[in-house]
Amino acid sequence: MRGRGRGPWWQDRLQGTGARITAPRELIIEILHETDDHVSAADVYIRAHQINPSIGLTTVYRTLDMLTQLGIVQKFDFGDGKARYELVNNPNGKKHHHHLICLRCKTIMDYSEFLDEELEFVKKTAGKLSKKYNFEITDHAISFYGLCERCR
Amino acid sequence: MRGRGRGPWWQDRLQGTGARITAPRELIIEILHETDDHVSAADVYIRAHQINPSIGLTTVYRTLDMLTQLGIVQKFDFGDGKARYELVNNPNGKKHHHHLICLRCKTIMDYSEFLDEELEFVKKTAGKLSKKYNFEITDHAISFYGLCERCR
DNA sequence: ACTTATAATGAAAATGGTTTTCAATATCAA
DNA sequence: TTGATATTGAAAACCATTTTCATTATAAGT
Repeated sequence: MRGRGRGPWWQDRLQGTGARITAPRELIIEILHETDDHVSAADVYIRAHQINPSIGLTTVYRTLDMLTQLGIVQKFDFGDGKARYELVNNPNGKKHHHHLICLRCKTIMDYSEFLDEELEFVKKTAGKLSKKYNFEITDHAISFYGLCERCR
Repeated sequence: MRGRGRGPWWQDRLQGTGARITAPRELIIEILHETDDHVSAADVYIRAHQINPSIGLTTVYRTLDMLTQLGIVQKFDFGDGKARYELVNNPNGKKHHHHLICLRCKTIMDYSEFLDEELEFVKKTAGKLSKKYNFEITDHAISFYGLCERCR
């Protein structure tokens, strides 16, 4: 899943905005790339720090935020006090999915079934919203809240 | 929308769980009742404090949390660092809506159009998920991400 | 009504995720 | 290679939320 040029696929995206390719950024993207779960900034920091102890938490936050703004990473807020991040269209990761969130134990489950109906709905709605609000839609998130098997 | 007993509708709900009816709780619910927007804990505190300066922020948080657990209030997390609260089925409140979030300037726009198609999709999907994961679904959220008019 | 067990409250301190500051360092265009 | 400047890391600041704890208020039982 390597890029077609001399560098990985994401380098062009960064350089296109004037951003520089740095070791911390490479590492952080690599970590996200290897992870098939939504991780917190602290999760990323711990793994990054194991590999390269010179990397700071601050840089993790900054990089995650930057990647989110570029649409490379998607940021989630599940309401448990810390944000989670996930590579969009991660070739090594899970496929597109959404979340089922338990209001009591706060467990987050992924689901990726029933996406056929979703696609139709999302496409239609995104098109209308895009036109009405002159908004360029690049991604979406759908979450269902309630009580999981153990908590109900 | 008044209760059938001697007190407002929500008093039975509280007392049913052994909770007491107190002045702070009455005030906070009244404030939520008068508001047609999702408000932060600080918003509620400011208004409550104007009316009754003895009320503390702590109590606002505690009450909001309690009401959320009782299903009287719905809590939202938009990812801007502070939670928002809204009375469920508030006669004065906004109707059901979703969000359009700009990845660059982080503006959050509400939209409540195109909910007819949504209803169909959500109903179908929720039913399937509920069955498959034995999950009791009580709510959902749909967000679209991208670039707003000014940022694109 | 009066007592009384205990739920609820408020002030202040603690917590914890995230952001800012700032001097040092690294990247990349020239 | 050089230099302008983007990036970095550590520490401090920030800020929403939670906890602690002594005080006060509610409502159940009398």
